[in-house]
Amino acid sequence: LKTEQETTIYDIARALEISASTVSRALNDSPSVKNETKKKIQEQARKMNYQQNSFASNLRRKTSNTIGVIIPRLDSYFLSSVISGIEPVLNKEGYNLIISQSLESFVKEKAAINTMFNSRIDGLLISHSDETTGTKHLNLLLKKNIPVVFFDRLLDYPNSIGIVIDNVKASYEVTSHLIEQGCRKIVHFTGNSKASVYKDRHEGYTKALLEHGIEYDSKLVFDHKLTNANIEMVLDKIASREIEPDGLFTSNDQSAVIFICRLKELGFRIPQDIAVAGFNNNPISKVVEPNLTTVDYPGEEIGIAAANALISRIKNKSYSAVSLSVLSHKLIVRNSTLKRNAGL
Amino acid sequence: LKTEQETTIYDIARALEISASTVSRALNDSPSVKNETKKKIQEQARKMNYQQNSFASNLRRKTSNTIGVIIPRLDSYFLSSVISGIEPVLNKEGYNLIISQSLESFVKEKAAINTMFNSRIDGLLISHSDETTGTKHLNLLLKKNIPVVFFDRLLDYPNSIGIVIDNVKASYEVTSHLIEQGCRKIVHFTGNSKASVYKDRHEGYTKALLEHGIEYDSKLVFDHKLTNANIEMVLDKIASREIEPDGLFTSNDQSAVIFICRLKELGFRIPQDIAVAGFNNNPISKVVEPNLTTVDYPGEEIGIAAANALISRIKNKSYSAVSLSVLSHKLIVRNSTLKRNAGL
DNA sequence: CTGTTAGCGCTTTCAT
DNA sequence: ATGAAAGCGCTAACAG
Repeated sequence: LKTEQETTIYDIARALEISASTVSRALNDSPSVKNETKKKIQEQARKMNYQQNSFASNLRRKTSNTIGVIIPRLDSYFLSSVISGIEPVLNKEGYNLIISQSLESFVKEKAAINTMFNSRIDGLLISHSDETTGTKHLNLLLKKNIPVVFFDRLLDYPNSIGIVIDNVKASYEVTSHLIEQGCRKIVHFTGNSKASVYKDRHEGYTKALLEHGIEYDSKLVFDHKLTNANIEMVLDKIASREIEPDGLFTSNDQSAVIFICRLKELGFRIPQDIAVAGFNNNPISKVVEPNLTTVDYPGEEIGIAAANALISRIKNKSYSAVSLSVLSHKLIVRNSTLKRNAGL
Repeated sequence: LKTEQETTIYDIARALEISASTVSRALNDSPSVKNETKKKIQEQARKMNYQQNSFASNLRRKTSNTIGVIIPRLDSYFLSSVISGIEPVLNKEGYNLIISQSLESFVKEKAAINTMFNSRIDGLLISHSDETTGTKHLNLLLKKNIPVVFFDRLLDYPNSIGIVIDNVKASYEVTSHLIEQGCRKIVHFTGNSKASVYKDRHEGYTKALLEHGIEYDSKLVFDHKLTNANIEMVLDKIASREIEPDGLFTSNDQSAVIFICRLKELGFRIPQDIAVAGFNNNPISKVVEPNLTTVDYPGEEIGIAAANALISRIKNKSYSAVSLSVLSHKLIVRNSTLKRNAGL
């Protein structure tokens, strides 16, 4: 593949009749090199098109300057916003990013972690797969003190940092809002309750019902996966009157939009018959009719915070306490839940 | 950072009282090692928690097993679909991905290329920034024969591979469809015509007008950037009757959706007063009302094709001819353009 | 089929 | 402020 010879620091040293060590120092801007020679060396390097070989450097230094990122999927608005936030922060600090998607599979996630471990990542940013419940597959990182930052979905892991929003509160707010709009039978459509995000949202939902004196009905709670198949399953129950909800709170906007479209097809009026609220503030929520009430989950900020947290942990080597960063969310009320304005 | 000593092939060799070369060969599954010893070595490696040091390996092999990907932005449905297609293909072949976004800035793109060059990428997949016009910033890759695959946006580069759809044809089809629906004054809202994609779409638009005997009106063509500011600029001209289009063809669905929402606010009926067509088949197109006519641009397939093309170029080292892969698109007609069904 | 040896390009003591 | 020398962990001739 490589045709012409690469320029090495030895080539530069030879050309300038100095030692390679000095060249190395100069190129790393070491203070122990005379400014004059430093200039000369840097110029010569440019002249000879020198490019440092980071493998040699990393091998010697035992560090990679690389950060791994593992997410369930890339083609999601929320997650690509997060990456979009992570990338410039890490880049500015001189880190490379390697990204893998688990596609919600534990096996793929584990494989990605192994690969990244082999590439000697300096840190890991992860939102784990739906199937992941423990942290055994992260042990190899733990043993080598490679810092891990979790975002969106948290795991119980020693010295980890987590970047999230207050899902209990957000969910409580959405549910309360639905109740205030007159809803009494609210479907909660969400992901696996074993995962922190969904457990928290379930808790917020339950708490809101309780505080408003509404009985919890397990028939209205669907906490498996946010798949199309499950959406249809719920729609079937609604169509057959097995359940007769007047509100629906789902854990992402994509499913909310599908619910709205399908419910309209089934002859339900939104929000008059069934009010629908989502989560994430995906741009799609401003487009569906009626516009979707949702929670603004600031993906880019989550990414920025996660990247900064990781960097500071790498640099400070501070492994003090388990820490959690809670960014602020915002309930965004739109027409899909405003029963009172809709005229019944 | 690293606390305990890493296990090296020498440790394994010592434990088994054999040579390091044999260990290396066994771990790389070389055929020239007896199966029996191979088994023994692999087991010992597992027992000792051996993890290969890819820096040493890469340094020696003079290859990185890393592919660079540069895209304008990550938080775009189309581009994250592309990445989503690229990632598993490359991963399966044992490559790592490093991803950077240019955010449509030439300077950022150039910096990313330099960084990637320093990390000795084996190949580059790129959809260049809006500001990029030439390929001078790719010369360092060219000199080292590092293969480059372009997708979506192409540049004139020696021995490059390009993965695209037939934008001329797609645009021709959309425009023809609008004309067949009765449109005579069709706004073409698109990106910088210097870029291949947009040049081609402009060509298809022009061709369709010509073939249907409609005069080209430069007042209806906006070929700068697909920004919100430019959308508003066009809307102002429509609102003030400076232009009075009966159709609008824009180069992405996001802008189409904004156009639809804003035009409805201004009192225009879609499609009766103004038919609107977009591009990309973003899921949002099925949600906006009326549903958006668009072109299915298969992001994931583009990604898969690009990754495969790059791999084969890396492996075959075939630098024969400039090659272009044209994937098939599909015009998707929905209500936003069906004037005839809408009843005028 | 296995071992010996050299060296990839860089950084880093230790001298001077 | 600079140089000499060693070595990071691995692979690839080469020899046997």
